[in-house]
This record gives sequence, C-alpha cells and structure tokens, in this order.
Amino acid sequence: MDIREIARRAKVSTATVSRAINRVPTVDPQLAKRVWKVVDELGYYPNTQARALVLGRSRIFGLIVSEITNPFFPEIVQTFENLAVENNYEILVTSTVHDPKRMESSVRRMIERRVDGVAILTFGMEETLIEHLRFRKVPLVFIDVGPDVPGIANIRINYQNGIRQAVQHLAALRHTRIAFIAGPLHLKSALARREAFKVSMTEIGLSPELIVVGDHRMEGGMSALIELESLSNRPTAVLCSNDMTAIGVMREAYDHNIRIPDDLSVVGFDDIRMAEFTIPPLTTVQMSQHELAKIAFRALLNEVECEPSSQQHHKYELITSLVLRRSTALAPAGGHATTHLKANRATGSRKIPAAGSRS
Amino acid sequence: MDIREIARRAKVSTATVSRAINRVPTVDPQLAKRVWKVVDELGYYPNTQARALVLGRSRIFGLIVSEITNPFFPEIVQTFENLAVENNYEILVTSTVHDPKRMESSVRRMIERRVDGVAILTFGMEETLIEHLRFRKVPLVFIDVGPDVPGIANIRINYQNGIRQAVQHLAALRHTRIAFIAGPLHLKSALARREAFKVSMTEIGLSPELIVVGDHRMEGGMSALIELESLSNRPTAVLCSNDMTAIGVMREAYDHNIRIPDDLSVVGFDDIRMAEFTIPPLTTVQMSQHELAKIAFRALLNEVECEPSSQQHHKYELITSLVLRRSTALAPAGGHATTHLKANRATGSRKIPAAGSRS
DNA sequence: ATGAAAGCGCTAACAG
DNA sequence: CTGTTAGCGCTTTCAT
Repeated sequence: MDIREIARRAKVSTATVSRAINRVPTVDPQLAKRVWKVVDELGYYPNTQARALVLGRSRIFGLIVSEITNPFFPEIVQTFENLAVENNYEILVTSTVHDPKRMESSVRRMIERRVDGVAILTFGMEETLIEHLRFRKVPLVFIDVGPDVPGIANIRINYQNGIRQAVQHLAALRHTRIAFIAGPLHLKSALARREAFKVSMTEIGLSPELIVVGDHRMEGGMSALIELESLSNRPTAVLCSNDMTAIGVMREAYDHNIRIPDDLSVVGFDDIRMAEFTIPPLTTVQMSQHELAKIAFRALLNEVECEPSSQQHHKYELITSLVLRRSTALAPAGGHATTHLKANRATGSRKIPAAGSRS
Repeated sequence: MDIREIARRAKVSTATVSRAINRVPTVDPQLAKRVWKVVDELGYYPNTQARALVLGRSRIFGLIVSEITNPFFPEIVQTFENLAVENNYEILVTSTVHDPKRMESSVRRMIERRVDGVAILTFGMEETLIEHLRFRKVPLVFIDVGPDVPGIANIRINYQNGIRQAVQHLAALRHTRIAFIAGPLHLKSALARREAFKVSMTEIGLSPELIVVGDHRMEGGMSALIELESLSNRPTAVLCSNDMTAIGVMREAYDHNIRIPDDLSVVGFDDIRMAEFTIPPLTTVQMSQHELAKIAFRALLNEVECEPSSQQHHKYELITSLVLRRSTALAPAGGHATTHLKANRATGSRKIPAAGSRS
C-alpha cells in the first residue's frame, strides 16, 4: 500500500495525495477530503524513509548518552522524546557504555541514518569521532565539554552556583570540617565540580583539604567514607561529586552505625530521581535533567530550522542549585540541639576505629 | 557524497560499489580493494534510508516501554540496544507514559518508520492499536499480556516460582502474618502477582487475608504501610508487588521508627538496580530485565530472519526467583535472637498508633 | 565478473 | 488547482 494506491482509489494524482497529506493549503477541500477518506479507510501511513530520501532531512535527532542505565539519563531521554514527539521528530538514542568501540559505532549509526542533529550528552568523547560529524556539517550540541568552535552549540554548566550553596549551607550548620569526594578526575565535569568546591571553601575562609577521590559510583562512595573516617580530623559533613557516591556513603555509614544526618551530613550532586527515595532523602545540588534535555533539544532545533546566517550565540547555560532534603543537620561537635541524639547514638558501636578525637 | 561519487573515483560502476560494500563474494578482490580505499578516504557511509527503501527492510526494531524513567526499563533498553548493535539493527524506543495519545503516536511512528518488528514491553496496551501492527504483518512480541493468536510471540512470566520462594522464605523465618501490597489491579501483571501470592500462602496453610492495594509507586507503598500498621493483626512481613512499593514501605517505616528488618521484613518484586542500593539492601523477587530483553530480541530476530514456514512455538518463558539481601529477618514475635534488638527499639517511639497487641 | 538500467515510495518542479 | 515527471541513493535483475 503506497501513495499510488491512495491516488488510484481517490481518483487523483499522487501529487495531490502528497499535497493533501502534507496539508498544502492550495489543494481543493473537496479533493482533500476524498483523499483523507481513503487514507483513513486503508490506514495508510506515508513511508518516512522515502520522504526523508527526497527531502534530504530525516527528522531524526541523535542522542548519545554515556549509559542509559545511569540514573542520570533516563529523565533526559524522556524529556528529549517528549519534545521530539511534539515537533514531529524521531530520536535515535545510543549508549557509549564508556567503550571506544561503541562510541565509534554510535557515531557511525548516526551518520548512516542521516540524523539532522546530534546531542552528545556524555562524559568524555573522542575528539576524532566528533570530527566525522563536524565534517558532515551535522549540527551538534555538547554538554560542558564541547570544543569551542563555531557551528557547535555548547551547554555550559554553572557548577559553582550550586556547590557554593551547598558549602554555605553546611557552613551555616556549623560544619567546618567539610570533605569532598571527587569523581574520576579525567572527566572535565568531575574536575569542574572539585574546583568549584575548592573556591567555595576558600571564599569563606575554610581550607579545602579533605578531598578524596571516588568513581562516581556507589562503591567509590563506600570506600571514600572509610578513608575519611580513618582520618585524625574526620569530617562532620561530606559533599559528593554525584548522587551515586552519596548513596554509597550513606550505605557504608549505615553498615558502620554512623547516623545520617546526626553524625554526618551528606550532600549529593545531580538530583537524580532516586535522591528523593533514599533514607534519609538526600540533600543535593540539582542539575536539572529536564532543563538540560530541553536546552539540548532547543539548541538542535534552532540550528536546524533557522538559517545558518542567523548565527545564534551558541552559548547555553544551566544553573545548578541546592535542594534541601533531610541528609544534613547541625554539626555534632557544636553542642547544639543535636547533642542528645549524639548521646543516644553513643550506645551504638562504630565499627570504623576512631583514630581522632571526635565526641 | 553518494555511491556514484565513489563509483566515479574508483572507476567502476555503482553496482560494483554496492557489491563491494555488501561483501558479495563474486566481486574481484582487486576492484573491491580499490572501492574500499575510496570509501575510507572519503569517509563514505551508505545511506540507510535509501537502502531500506529498496530492500523493503529497515533493520529497525521498535521497543515500546511504559516509561523509560521507570527504573525497570533502562536495563532492558540497554540490553536490547547491545543486541541490536551486535546484529546490525537500530532500535526505536518510545515511551507510552501511560497516555493513550502517546501509545497511538508510538504505534504510528513505528509504522511510519517501517520497523521490522516491535517488542511491546509495557503494562497494558490498547488492543486496537495492536491491530494496526498486526494488520501490517509486523512481527510482534509481547510480555505477559499479548493476545494469544498466531504470528505473535508471547513471553510468559512465571510469577509463581519467585513469589512462592518469597513466601516460603518468610514462613521459614517464622512469619505467619504476611501481608501483600498489590499493584493497580487493572494490570494483568499486578493481578497475576497477587494471585501467585494467594496460592503460595494457601499452599502452606496460611490464609492470604492481609492484602491491600498500592499503585506500584513509592507513594502507594507508603500509604499501604500506614494502612497495614493500623490493623489489629499487624503483619510482621510484607511482600510487595514491585520494588518501588517496597522502597515506599521502607521509607515510611523509617519515618515511623519501624526498623527493617528487625520489626518488619519486607520483600520486593522486580529486582531493579536500585534494590541493591536501598537501606537495607532489599530482598526481592528477581524478574531479570536482562533476560527479558534478550528473549524479546531473539523472538523478534527469529520471526524476521526465519521463513514463516518454520513456525516456531512462539512461546517463551521467564522464570522469577528470590534473591536474598538484608531486608528480611526472623519474625519478631517469636522470641528469638532478635529479641534484644526489639527491646532496644522499644525506646524509640512508633508514630503509628498501635491498635493491636504487638511487642 | 561487471555494467546499464529499472524501481523502491515519495516530493517538487513544471506544465497545463 | 491538478497532473506529469524527474529524481532522492541505493540494490538488483538482466545483459554482456
């Protein structure tokens, strides 16, 4: 069943069918109705591939993510898809799963399907692969790490804002020994977060010395906490480079009978959905996945639908900001309202040897 | 840059280029090499749309899920994609987000893009939409709820196995008042789980009377726990229709100072990734998302690549089974090793009024 | 073994 | 306003 069949049955030419379907205004309403009638009766759907072939535009946007199973991404994919549906686009999602081979195949598949644009929302990406896309003049949008060249939209993340809020929130809670668990330092995003922590601490006269490095996974958070707790000047609060790390910290704390937030305040970063569901609910720096996806999609759409003459600024920014939940409290050493809780807790045994002089 | 350009530069016909690229064995190795050289130099990638148009096969599989943000699905999408990449397929993922309009657009998009098959891994789906697909003879695979007609593969989920294990595990721990928090009962899957619970209880001489209904979301688990705790014969263990419900139960329990598993054992269903990360780690019935995706993909591939003559049985089964973590313990009323913990806990205040005679 | 040419389903000139 | 027709980039007979 193709456009010719419709034409035959409606007793018009294929051109008219095409025009009717695409709602070209100049077509006679009588004929249009006749066409639509047949279309509906037969349940005809135009073949998008053929259409793409002649139009030279596929109406597909590519979306490359690190891995869809990372809780940071599903929200992004969903928003991206919603926007795509609204605008009659299709999306082609691929995960790189941190594998160079997969990154390559991701890019290849995008090119083969002739996508109209690609959002690369991934942590780290081979520059050479990007060249393939650039070479073909495929509109691109990057998060955070994109090369700073014309024709490429970059979404800059303002890490400083949210991290400053987090640090100041903790400071206001009388914390002075605030630790930071960094992510893998070969990632620009992890590096940027750590730097933001350093300046935020320095700004308020605290020295950012308690920094250990994790891996942005729960395991890294778990071992980081152990490391931190074995220090002589243990922290009373810890800011994590992402939420999974914070979840690892809370899990390890649970195993060692360290109470969150009474004994230790913890703050995450990202605000993944799960952050609401942890015990206790996680106070974290939000980097809105919804906003991010929205900006990325708009950037792509803008690049595609507008003339290349109207070269937009190609600069987009995403602000981060703290969302308060229940994983932070007044510093325990201060002798405040939390004191009785501390006393209560003292009956529990902490399994990590206390090298320093807490309590 | 198209196949003609390659042909021109390699001084062969487009037919030869096509044959070389598709590794037709009869092509002269000399020529093939010449072609490949040009292809590599120019970075040529064949246009998949054009290819699909002439071949009549898109090499795209559709994957319809309820919502990608539901933690049950990302794992499935990832596995499905991995398999697709291995087999040179593309995937077109759409979420229905429980919206009839979106279900319709999902199906329409699948048809428009001429997918070679669709896996409908969703909870509930309009029958009429499925007709559109069937009408076009698109190979289909369903989870659990598919109509039992030829040409449609069905993945039957064996709920009974895992749920029986869960119930017997709880019973072995001396629990007798075992509650069940069901999912939305208009879903076949939720219904099946509840039925499995009923027979599992009955099998071992326990009456399945403590059943309340949730919504498969955290909120439902939270209010279900409140409901359960206000009963005169409060349960000592609760089996949940899915993991999100269990997480809601644990969260509500935390707020009311009910300790898991000391005061209340909880078991989930699904074994989503998050189940490992909860506090405490959740004992749950695993319904392997990895296996599910694998079966679905194989079913589709089988349907597409094999002659319709070799009508396979079209029946696939996924077994569920219990995975033990740390959210279950001996029933508190039994006077066992947990007693001292109970005494300890007694100092904490339970905010839900104790209507019955626990303690 | 290779090339010429037809055609996959659709849209957009162009003519009428 | 409508129809005829020439491609879009590719694969595949059918000749050679």
